Amino acid sequence: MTAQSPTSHGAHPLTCPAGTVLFRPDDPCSGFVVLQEGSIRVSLTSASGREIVLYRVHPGEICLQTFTCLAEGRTYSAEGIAETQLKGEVIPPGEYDRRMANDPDFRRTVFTAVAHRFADFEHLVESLASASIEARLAEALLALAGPGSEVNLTHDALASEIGSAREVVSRQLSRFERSGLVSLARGKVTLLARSTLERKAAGG
Amino acid sequence: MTAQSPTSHGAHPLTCPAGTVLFRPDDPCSGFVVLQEGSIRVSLTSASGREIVLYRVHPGEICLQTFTCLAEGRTYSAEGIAETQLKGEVIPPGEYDRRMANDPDFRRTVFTAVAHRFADFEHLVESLASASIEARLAEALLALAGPGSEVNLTHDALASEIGSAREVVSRQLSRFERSGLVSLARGKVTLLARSTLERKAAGG
DNA sequence: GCGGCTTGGTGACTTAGTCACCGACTCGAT
DNA sequence: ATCGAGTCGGTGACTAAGTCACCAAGCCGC
Repeated sequence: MTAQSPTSHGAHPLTCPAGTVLFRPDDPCSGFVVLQEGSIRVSLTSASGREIVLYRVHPGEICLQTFTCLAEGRTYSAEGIAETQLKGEVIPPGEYDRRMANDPDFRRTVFTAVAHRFADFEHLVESLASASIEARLAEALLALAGPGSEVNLTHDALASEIGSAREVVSRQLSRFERSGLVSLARGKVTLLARSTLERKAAGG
Repeated sequence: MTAQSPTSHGAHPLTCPAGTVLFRPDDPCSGFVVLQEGSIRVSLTSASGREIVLYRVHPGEICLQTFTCLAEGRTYSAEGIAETQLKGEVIPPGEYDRRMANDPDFRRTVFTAVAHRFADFEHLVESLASASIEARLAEALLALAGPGSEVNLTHDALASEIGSAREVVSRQLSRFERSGLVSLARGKVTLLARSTLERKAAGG
């Protein structure tokens, strides 16, 4: 959080507003991002134009894309967008290597984050391969609402969250609304019956 | 490959026959597996009974499950089965930590392997979210045949490879056969037109 | 060569995804 | 205020994929 001079041995400070595109497929990787405030949405868009959100990066976590790029010297394969205003720092490749070698805490932090991401991916694959739209949408709504009860996303954005299509999400939301589980407004879903949604998210 | 005494500071040798279950969900992790010969199939089975193959571990690669377990001190979440006879060694957690700290080559090898796995996962998610069954099956057949032209798996096993159902695979294989792309026999698929399959795998 | 198991085929149905189109809301420019 | 462009959501009709139930053919041990 302290300002540092951007030498080849120190970390650059990073701040940017919501909506900033941090990286796109095939961008080179400028360094390892340590996030202190905000969240980054990492998503893939296939040739057919379908977008799917892979994961979000929160403070204390790492951007696995960054890790992958640095480990293999490759370019990004997904897109990263700032969902909120961001504060953090960028550790350049040389400094990153040095810390991985010499700083056990840093190393442990990175490994734990990688392991977490990996678990997220397994969950995503399992959902895509075998969960119903009803279950996936219920789960996404609960996750996106957090402790509150509102999700301020369009049906299109919700479709990206679960890797489906807008029409499919619209129809499922209508069913949820008819069952009294949510109420709908333009660009907003309000959760009315969390426990039932939780049951549906679990495949009940 | 040399025999070593299984002390807390050395690597245990590991050999086992094809079909051995190396780990199941919720097993604790006994150490980091370095594979020298053979291949390990890592798969997930959802509550509904659907199985999906996440990836295979070949010599020189690592088992990401193992990495995750060691990094977080957690248990396995997927299943690992020896597809062939295996030869390798198991590096116990303490030795693993020591090498990660002190051996830059070892560290680099592990990171590269993790990065590769991560790329595989991205590909898998993208396929599941947006590729047709025709494309996924064509791709799987080409990958499983390797340089040869035979895939010795049942339709059920092929369904696990692409995270679909046996009937769906049977019907798609019939279509491929009618188009002259493969020939079918019990437990075996023979590829007849690789280039057309490659086109279909790419979504053409 | 009988009986049980595995593998694969098929029809009928449900769920999900796609395509095309339209109407409703939003917001800035005039 | 109202016009118009852009965004957002709803819907019917169709195709693709997944599920369910059942049967037939191959395989193997006795």
